[in-house]
Amino acid sequence: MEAVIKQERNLCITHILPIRDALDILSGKWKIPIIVALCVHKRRFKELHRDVQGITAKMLSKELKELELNKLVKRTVHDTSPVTVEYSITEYGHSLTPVINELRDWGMKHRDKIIYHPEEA
Amino acid sequence: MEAVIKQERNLCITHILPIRDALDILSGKWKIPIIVALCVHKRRFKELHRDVQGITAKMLSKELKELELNKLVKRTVHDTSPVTVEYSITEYGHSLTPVINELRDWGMKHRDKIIYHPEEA
DNA sequence: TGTTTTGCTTTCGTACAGGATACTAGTATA
DNA sequence: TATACTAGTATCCTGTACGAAAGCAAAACA
Repeated sequence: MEAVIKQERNLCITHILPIRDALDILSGKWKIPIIVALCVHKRRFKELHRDVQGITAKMLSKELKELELNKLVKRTVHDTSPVTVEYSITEYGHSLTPVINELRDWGMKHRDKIIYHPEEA
Repeated sequence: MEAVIKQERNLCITHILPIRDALDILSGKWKIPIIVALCVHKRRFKELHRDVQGITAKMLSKELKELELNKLVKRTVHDTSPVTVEYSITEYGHSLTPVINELRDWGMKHRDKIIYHPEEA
């Protein structure tokens, strides 16, 4: 095998690895939407449940636990009554802002493309 | 409900919608890795199969079809013998570059963080 | 006393993402 | 004649993501 091709293959693999790491943490239908909601403002469970449209309480609970484990989200319990729990983005969570912004920009452009040029070959 | 809160909720929802659109197209374990591989260089099926490590021929075939439907990837058949098929990124596919770069940057930082501060509270 | 609210958990179920393995057709090469 | 390479398909299977619906404990309100 030629050296150039070998090099290209390695380049390809090293490019993919960190992306896999990121996807492992962010993949699924709900994690990024939850992070976005919390970036706008910290929120309580019920508020999140309302604002992340379509999610069930079970999924919300499960996803929040995983995000907390990965230090992207912080959970704070206030001993009011009934107990209120507040979820907020951590500093580390905020480091995702550029990723999310790019994703949103692309999503908006894509939506425009689909709406205005739906059937182009 | 206060106007400010209502406004925040709308902000939240409009922020999430385009992200959902993007995720619908890019979600799953393989689509982004395939795109990255093709961004490095156009490739034939077997080459992709080798370079996107771990993917099965069935998944590769299926994902390529979906990417082609969304105009992110172009399929070209050369009538050599045996037939060779070449996959390449479209211009539209290249518009994902900023998203992918941010995702990779974050993935690299995350990997560093895990390796060097694995158990920080 | 019963209802509401909060923040979940539990149970049950389905659908699809993804994987393992084998196989195909056409050509070329040994 | 047999084997290998191309680009996939076909079958069968498993795991888990995700969803619907109900329940729960503690306090406050009516």
